[in-house]
Amino acid sequence: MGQKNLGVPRPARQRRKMQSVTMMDVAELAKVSPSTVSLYLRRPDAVSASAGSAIAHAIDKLNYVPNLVAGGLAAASSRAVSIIVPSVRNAFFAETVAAMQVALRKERLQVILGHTEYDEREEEDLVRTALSWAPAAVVLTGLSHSQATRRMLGKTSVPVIEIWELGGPQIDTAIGFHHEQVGAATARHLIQQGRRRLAFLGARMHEDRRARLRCDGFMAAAAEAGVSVDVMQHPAPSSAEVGAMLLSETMQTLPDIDGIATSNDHVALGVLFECERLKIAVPEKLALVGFGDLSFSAACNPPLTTIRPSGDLIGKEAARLIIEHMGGKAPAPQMTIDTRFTLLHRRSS
Amino acid sequence: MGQKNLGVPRPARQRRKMQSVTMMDVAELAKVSPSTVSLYLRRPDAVSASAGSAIAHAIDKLNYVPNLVAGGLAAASSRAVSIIVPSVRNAFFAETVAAMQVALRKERLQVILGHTEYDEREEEDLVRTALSWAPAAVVLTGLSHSQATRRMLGKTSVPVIEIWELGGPQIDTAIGFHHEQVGAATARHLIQQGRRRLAFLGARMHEDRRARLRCDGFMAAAAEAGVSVDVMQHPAPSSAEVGAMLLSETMQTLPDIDGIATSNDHVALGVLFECERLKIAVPEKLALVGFGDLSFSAACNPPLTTIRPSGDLIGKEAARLIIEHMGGKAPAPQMTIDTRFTLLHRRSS
DNA sequence: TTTAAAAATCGCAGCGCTATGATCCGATCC
DNA sequence: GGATCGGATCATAGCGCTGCGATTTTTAAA
Repeated sequence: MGQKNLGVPRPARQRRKMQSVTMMDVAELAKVSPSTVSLYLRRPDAVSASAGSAIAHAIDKLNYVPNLVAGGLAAASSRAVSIIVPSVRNAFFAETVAAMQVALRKERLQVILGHTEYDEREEEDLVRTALSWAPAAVVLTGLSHSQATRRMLGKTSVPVIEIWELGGPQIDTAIGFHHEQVGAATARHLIQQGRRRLAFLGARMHEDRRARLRCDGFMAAAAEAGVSVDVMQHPAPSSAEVGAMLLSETMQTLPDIDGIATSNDHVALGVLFECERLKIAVPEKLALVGFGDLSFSAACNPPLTTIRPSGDLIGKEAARLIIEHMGGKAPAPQMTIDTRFTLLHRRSS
Repeated sequence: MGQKNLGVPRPARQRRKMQSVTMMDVAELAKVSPSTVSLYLRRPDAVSASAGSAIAHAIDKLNYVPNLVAGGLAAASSRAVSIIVPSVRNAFFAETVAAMQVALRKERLQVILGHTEYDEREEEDLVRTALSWAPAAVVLTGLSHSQATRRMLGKTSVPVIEIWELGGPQIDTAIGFHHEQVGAATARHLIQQGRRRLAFLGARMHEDRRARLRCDGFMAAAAEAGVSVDVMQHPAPSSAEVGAMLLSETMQTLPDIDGIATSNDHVALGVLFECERLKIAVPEKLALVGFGDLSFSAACNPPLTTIRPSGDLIGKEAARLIIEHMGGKAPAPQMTIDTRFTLLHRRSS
């Protein structure tokens, strides 16, 4: 290939500037070198008090905002954490994302958000893009990912945290709880309340792996107690409407059901509404247990027995781990944190 | 200041690498220059078919992932959009954020998320950090921001979009609707249904400016029709429990109320629950209108008359504008997009 | 065939910052 | 007084990519 223009001094070319005031300006005003400013920004203790205050003044005066993009490039790691969830429309994940963002903020870490919409291929793509940001960590939802996703994540040295699920092969660290245990606890509770004809009503179970796991645990525990379970499903996303439909269907085909668990509280709420319409007494005729302890669960008629999963704790723990890792702490490989769950026994059962 | 080590050739220093395979590796394998690879990645049409396929092969073979941080630095603008909302725990904003993320993904734009928790100082800090990423755009919630926030945003050339509110002084572009109009529409609807003793029940109104605006609009429209309005408030965040408490309080102090509007459907749901407990017939004795059309609103007993704000449309429109702006389209200054709202007349009124 | 115009490709010079290892300087010790 | 030491400060050399303008190649027109 040709290579000319050797030695020929070119005219200064116009470059696009990112920002008006840079670290160099600060250094100049504070009469120190840019290195010292950089050092001050990262480890203020390592700089003398006099230099420190001069720099602080200069920053204040110039209204300097450090360029994190440049910093990220130079440090080979950006102050960003990529969080990939099915959707923040889902209150569970919203809770975790919010808790995480608030915790990470204190360490000046940014949250980059991605939605898979329950699609593994989409997740794969999001992970690829996430990695191109050289994030401080990648947070994924659940333990089920495509081969390519695992491969990509395996090759990098970026810490990976999988949240909201425990009990399967994990890439690196996992924070969450066992959904089978949720199902089992629900079943045992209903049986303990004297129920013997159980049903599990679930929405979107083909896509929501964790709801399926809860259903599995529910059935296993019931089977262990010699109690049979019928499962009713609807492909639409969780909503009260789906819950109402599922209950109505259940009462037609299985009129002697006396205990119901749902894939979550949205569905349970719909069941409650439909019971009211059909004049089915809850809990006398039918005991009901949900999952999630959503904002309405304690307030409805009757208050809903449900399982609280502590989504904010998941977020906080994930943030804590990421921050510790950045602090250079040894990353315990294959670490697992069980955030547990609580069964809230209210009047619907 | 001293400056020594001139001319002394140093030993090659160890640098931290960000990634193993770079654009240069791809260029080498594809037998083109890095510039061409870069060009191919940004504008595939500008590269010949043969070079294009060679590059594509090389990328595939090496499993190359472009470094967006480096790209962002060089281009003086990162492929990131900073979205700052009060909280994604709030279903309204979650909807918008989710819709936006999905729309922006197609253009390979990343979403950086921040939560203000309804704190202007927090917002200011988030904006500062956001700008240090040199984002393609900044999206804020509402029109009310601190002086410093406005100043920072004013100085940059980053496009700013304010969402979920219309009708005040805006920084740049605003997408949303008039909350006063929502309140007014609600009042007019109730009056049209023959109600004359109205009340507005609101949660967290001191922090939620937009709820306050709806209340203002409600009162203004009622006053215009010669109907009086009582306002009941509770400082806690919206929930069904707050709604129940507010209704119970209302019935004690103002037993002849016949029409109620709430700050949102969470509160309305609680009102509905409490009416059931108090055996108040809805809508016969009491007409009820909410705001938000949340997942349960159509399914409850009776189905809730409410106002649907189209939060996803806000997100989609914001994404569209950002993408158009990146495409170099002239940014109409002070543009306003009214996404409107719909009153859904269901059985609760 | 020659020549102009268009298309494709390339080399260069950074973007703003950080990690590294060297240097400087004042305090302490012999 | 000189040597030693540790904290503070600094100059250097990039991190991986893109925009620019120039160069080369291809195509079309003369």
